[in-house]
Amino acid sequence: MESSPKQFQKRNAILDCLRQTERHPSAEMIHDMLRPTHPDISLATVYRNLAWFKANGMIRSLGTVNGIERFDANTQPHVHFICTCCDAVLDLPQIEVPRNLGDTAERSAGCRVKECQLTFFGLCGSCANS
Amino acid sequence: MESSPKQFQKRNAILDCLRQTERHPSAEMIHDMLRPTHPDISLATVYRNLAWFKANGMIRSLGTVNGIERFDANTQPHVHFICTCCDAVLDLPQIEVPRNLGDTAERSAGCRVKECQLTFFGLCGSCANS
DNA sequence: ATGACTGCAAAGACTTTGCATCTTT
DNA sequence: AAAGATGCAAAGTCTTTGCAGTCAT
Repeated sequence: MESSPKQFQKRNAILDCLRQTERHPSAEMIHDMLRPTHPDISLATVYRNLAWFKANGMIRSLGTVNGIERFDANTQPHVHFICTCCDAVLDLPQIEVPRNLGDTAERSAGCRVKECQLTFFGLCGSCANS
Repeated sequence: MESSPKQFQKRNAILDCLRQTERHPSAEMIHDMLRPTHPDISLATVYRNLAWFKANGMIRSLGTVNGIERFDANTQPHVHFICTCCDAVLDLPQIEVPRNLGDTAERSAGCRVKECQLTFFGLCGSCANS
């Protein structure tokens, strides 16, 4: 078990939660997932820590799905699939993020590219069969 | 000049505005751009019509930049660059959206892909030189 | 008359922030 | 004592909605 000082229990729980799930959760999803083990955790704490992790490069935001920000503990570039029906977010590790395109982008737009994000949209397996 | 019936003046103005700009504007940006010629246009009307155009496939949303939804009159798939400093959104027409990857995605995730979005993030020309 | 578009203000949804409290050093 | 983390409630921001008024058929 974890024996982190009480001061960091919530923060650690939030990061662990994000690392152990495949759901690419929102703040509220994390809050819901943590309530069984941390009944008194506040949604504000989840938001605050997610912002802190993000600012420190420990997690990454996928952007918003239906107006709700979704997070990913995997900070390595990878491709996502988003179900437009149930808002599920899946990793697509089989697909490579095109690497060389960044240079082309820099040359053609006169900009400095730091990252690139490739996302597919459609219906996930369950939603396609309904 | 346009001689649309009064009933559709605002709606047409919003679509024209979006078609004539390269800024990939938000609802509020459109509202600001239209106020000189339509001093009484309401932000609610902009939001309502953008939702309507989107639902009818006439425009497309890029997703949110800093929590604000941005729109594009170009519904053809194309690549975007987003400046993380000034929130500018640029088209990258020189870069091709990878086409065959959708099939790979479908096979690997058991999903039905409808579209794909490739976006680069970084600093635009002006922001890089500041 | 009926249906459609709009402005205004109110409501809604998601996120951030202020403040008091508690913990660690 | 000082710095940091948290809960709670309030505030903030972007977006949607209800309603009355106007326009077109």
